[in-house]
Amino acid sequence: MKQTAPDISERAQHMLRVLIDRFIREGQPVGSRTLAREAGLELSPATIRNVMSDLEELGFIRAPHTSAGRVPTVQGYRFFVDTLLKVQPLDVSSVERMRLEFEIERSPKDLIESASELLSGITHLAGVVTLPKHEHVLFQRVEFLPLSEKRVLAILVTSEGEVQNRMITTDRQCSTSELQQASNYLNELFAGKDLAAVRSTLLDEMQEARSTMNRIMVTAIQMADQVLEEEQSEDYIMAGQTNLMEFRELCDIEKLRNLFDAFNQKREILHLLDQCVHGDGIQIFIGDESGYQTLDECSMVTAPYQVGGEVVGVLGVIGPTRMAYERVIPIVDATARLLGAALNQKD
Amino acid sequence: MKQTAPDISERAQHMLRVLIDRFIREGQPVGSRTLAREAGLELSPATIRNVMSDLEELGFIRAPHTSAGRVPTVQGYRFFVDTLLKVQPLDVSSVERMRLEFEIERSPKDLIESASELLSGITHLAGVVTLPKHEHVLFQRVEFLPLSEKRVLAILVTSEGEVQNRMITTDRQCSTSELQQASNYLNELFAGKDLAAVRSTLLDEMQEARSTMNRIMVTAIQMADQVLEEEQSEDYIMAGQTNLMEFRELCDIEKLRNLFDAFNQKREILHLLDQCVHGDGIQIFIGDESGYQTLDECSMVTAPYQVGGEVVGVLGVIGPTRMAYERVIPIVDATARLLGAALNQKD
DNA sequence: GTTGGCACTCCCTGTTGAAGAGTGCCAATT
DNA sequence: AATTGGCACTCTTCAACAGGGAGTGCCAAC
Repeated sequence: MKQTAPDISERAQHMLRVLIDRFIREGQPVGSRTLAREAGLELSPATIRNVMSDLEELGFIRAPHTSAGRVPTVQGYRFFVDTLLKVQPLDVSSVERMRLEFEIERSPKDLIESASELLSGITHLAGVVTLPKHEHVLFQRVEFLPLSEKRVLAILVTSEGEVQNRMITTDRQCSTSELQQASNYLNELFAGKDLAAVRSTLLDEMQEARSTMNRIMVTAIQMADQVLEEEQSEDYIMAGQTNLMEFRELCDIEKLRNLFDAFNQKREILHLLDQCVHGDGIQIFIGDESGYQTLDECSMVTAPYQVGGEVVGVLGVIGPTRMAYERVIPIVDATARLLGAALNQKD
Repeated sequence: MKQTAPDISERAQHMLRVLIDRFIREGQPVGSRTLAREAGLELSPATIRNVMSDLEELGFIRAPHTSAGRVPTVQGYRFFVDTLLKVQPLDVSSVERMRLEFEIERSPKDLIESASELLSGITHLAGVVTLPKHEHVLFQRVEFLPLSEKRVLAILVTSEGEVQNRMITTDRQCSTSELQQASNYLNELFAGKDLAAVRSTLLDEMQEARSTMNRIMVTAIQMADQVLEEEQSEDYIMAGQTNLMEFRELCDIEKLRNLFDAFNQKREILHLLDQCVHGDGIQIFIGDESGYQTLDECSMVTAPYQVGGEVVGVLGVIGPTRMAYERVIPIVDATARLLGAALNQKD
């Protein structure tokens, strides 16, 4: 990921840094005059212009039109975050303030919502947190309740203290005691295993069951299979989408609508977040790096969060490419840790 | 609601009707010339102008500026929907198409989401559906699972086959069998009652319990109380918010943001929807009639929906005041019926 | 009561012109 | 060889302005 740049002088790097800093703050193209003042070096605008010309040649900045200043390109931002950026850790008091948010005893889902709101609140961007992956969620208990003829309500309790429920249909009417037996059977068999394992075991069990087991067990397995079937689908919680309306570069109704639609659709975003689970640590997509057109003018900063030493989800923020990476990155990082810690306590 | 208007001629009413129709379709102020053509009557623009002048005096229309056409005022719309509008029932094929959406066997929550999406999809506005009120939800069963020391997961199953869960804390550690006893006790006591009744009984029970009952029962009641405590809060499901971006009159980023924030906050909207439960049948708020500034340029068309003969919730659409009431009203009405019917089957 | 005519108002659009910001290049300077 | 000042040039932005268009209100005539 790190890219070496033998052909870019120390000075040019510094200028790029200052330019991007300034652009992130002001949102306006920055010209040679401004940069001369801002850079701290004792150089005339003319000199700066030469350097800027070089940076443009390298593809790090570009001019929106002949007589505007320069703005960073995607590659410019990329170089900036990869090699120019020094992320200073968050000051302790901020972290402490954030930790308090998570201190309150709440269900995992609430915690995840808080994390999302926290992210959007502090960064003034949109916050996003994926729900924990099911492979890492442990089966704790299942319960079947008869609703009506042939319809049963299945309640699945997982290690996170999270409850999922689904209505399932059986091919025949089941009595309460039958259901009781079924759930006992499953609870004994699977307690403490993770859902992925449960599901694969279930398939084997199903073969065997037909020949050697009684009707109840077959039913139980069928039901459990139905419950787990849809559990594969992932999801995320988003907060502060409206923050994005504040940015000039996204103020175009057309773009905004596409963006919001993408948020609701969830598919693309989910796919992107998925990629972030595999990479370790902070992951950043800038502009069109995401590959999705709707996110062309957005960046995404993510960090995976862990429970029990394993990565179970991702969280981060989405905002305009012109976002304060330096400030955002440590916040995302810290939030991931705090959320992980908070979730850990629940087990 | 119906307001008599002895001082407004048949002809003027017809013109108002045509004007509003046209404005709803085109979104542009309509002038005397256009109206003369559109109205079907053989009248010159000058005559029309006189009539329009009268309508303006009555407060039904107004001119954005001297030389624009006229646009309807809130009162204009109000008169329009109250007395001018003839809602023709939806054609059978549309209703049939909608009914199919609800045919699929699903959980109540899914049905409600579908209803919301259906509303927004067909009307191209934002759809909203409140979750069923708890007073009308029957207690079916409660289950307590130990999570860790002093922390218990309570699972509440209601008549709708809906499951709610909450983490609660106890003042001492409870054993599994104690929890079992507690839930048995509550299940026996409350099965089939509605949540409101359960809650009020609970308070009485609590008094008595302290003196005559054992620790387990006290704990059970305390826990049940905690479960029900937050259950009062209402909620709604919204869909198609982004549809609202299409309307010129809402295209202002500032307004849009306020609107979307209000949707997320939910409080104001919820309060408004609440008012619609009490009124019977279709309820319409136009512009500032809602009393909330963020909705000043919006209208809301709602209908209550029933389960088991009782109103349990409200659904409807939110859009600009310039919405196609004539088309929207029957859609909202039909959706309410269909959702009610679909939910009824689940009991 | 209805109509045509007419003056008037206001928005919208396109033009123009000047100011401002910034560039690129070149020749002079260090 | 790097740096600088100077200068011509480009492009945006803003305000002022003018003309066309749409629509009104009023009045006098039908």
